[in-house]
Amino acid sequence: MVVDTAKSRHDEQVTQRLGYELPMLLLAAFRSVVDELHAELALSGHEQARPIDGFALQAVGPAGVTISELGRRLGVSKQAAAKTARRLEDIGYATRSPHPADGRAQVLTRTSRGEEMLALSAEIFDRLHRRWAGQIGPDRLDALETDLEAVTRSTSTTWIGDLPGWLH
Amino acid sequence: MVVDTAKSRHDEQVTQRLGYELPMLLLAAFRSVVDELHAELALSGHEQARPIDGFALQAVGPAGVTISELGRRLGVSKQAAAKTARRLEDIGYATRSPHPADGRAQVLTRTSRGEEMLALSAEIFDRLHRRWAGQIGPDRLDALETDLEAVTRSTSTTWIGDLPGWLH
DNA sequence: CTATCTAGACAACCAAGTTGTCTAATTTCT
DNA sequence: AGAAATTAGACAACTTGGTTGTCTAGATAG
Repeated sequence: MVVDTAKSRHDEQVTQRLGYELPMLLLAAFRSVVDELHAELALSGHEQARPIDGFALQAVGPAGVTISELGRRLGVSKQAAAKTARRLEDIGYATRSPHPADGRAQVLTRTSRGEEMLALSAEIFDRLHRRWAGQIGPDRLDALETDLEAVTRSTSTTWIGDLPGWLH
Repeated sequence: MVVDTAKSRHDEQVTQRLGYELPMLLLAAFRSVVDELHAELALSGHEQARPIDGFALQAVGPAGVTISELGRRLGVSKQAAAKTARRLEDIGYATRSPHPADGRAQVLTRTSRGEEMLALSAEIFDRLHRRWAGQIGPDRLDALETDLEAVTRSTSTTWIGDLPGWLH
C-alpha cells in the first residue's frame, strides 16, 4: 500500500478530484436513483411508498416472515421491526396472521399490492439502469458496477441488513 | 436474484445485473467510505464525530455563519439548524458569539478542534481515494467519478443542501 | 415613526430507531 | 414429566433529527 502522502499527491497522474468528492458523488447518485424511483412509483398510485418499504418488503420475502426474524434480517431490534410491520400493514403492503406452528408468533406476508409495488420497483429500476447505460455506455456502466462491487467488498463487513439505517 | 459472481468477476462486458443492484452498490459504497472515515476519525480522537457534523461544519464555513443562514445552507428549518448548532457546540466543534452588527443574530464559528476534524477528514478521504485508485486503477476511478457526475447531473435537481436528510 | 420583516428561543409533535420490562408460549434439560 | 431457560411480541420511556406554530426583540422599509 502506497501512502507517501506528500510525494504521491504531487506526481499522481490522473485524478484531479479531491477525495471528499467521491462520497458526495456516490450519495448524490444513490439519491437520484431513489428519488426517481419514488417519483415514478407515485405516478403509478404508490404515493405512500417510502424507500424503507421496498427494502422491508424484500426482507419479508415471498414466504412471509415473523416479526423477530424480520428484525434479524433488517439488522434492527424486534421492536423496530414491529413498527415497520405495522407501517407495512397500515399502507396495505402486508398482513399479519397467526403462525401455524408457534402460538407466540405471527407471520407477516406481502399482500398483492405489496407484490405489485415490488414488481413495479423492479421495472423502474431496470428502466433507470437502461437509461444510465444509454447515457454513459453499457460498458462504462458495467465497469462502474464491477468496480463499486470490488471496492466495497474488499473493505466492508457491510452486512446488507445494516443498510436500512441509511434509508428514510 | 443472487448475483452471478463467478461470471461477473471476469472483465467481460456481459452485464446481467438487474437494475435494483445499482442503488445497492451505490449505497454500500457510500456507506463503506463514510464508515471508514469515522473509524479513522475515532482512532484520531474524534470518536464523537458523526456524519452530519462534518457536513454541517462545512456549511459553517471558515467565516462563520448565523443560525438562520446555516439552516438555509443545509436546507432545513432554522429550528433544526439551532439544534445542530447546539450539538456542534456541545462536542466542541463550534462556538457561538454575538453578531457584531445585528443584535438579534449570533455567529457560529468553527473552533480549532472543528478545523482539525475537517482537515483530518480531508486527509482520510484522500487516503481512501488513493486506495480505491490502487484497487481498481486510477483510470477506472476517474471514469467512475466522471460517469457518476454525468448521470447525476442530468437527472437531478439535487441541491446539495438536500443531502443532510440522508445522513445520520 | 409606524409597519413589517427577521433572528432565534421555546414548545409540542413526528418518525424511526433504541433499551428495559413484561406475559405467554415453546424448548431444553434433568 | 416438570422445572428452567429461551423466545415472540407487546408496551412504555427515551434519543435523535427533523417538523410546525407561537413568541419577543431587534432591524428595516414606507
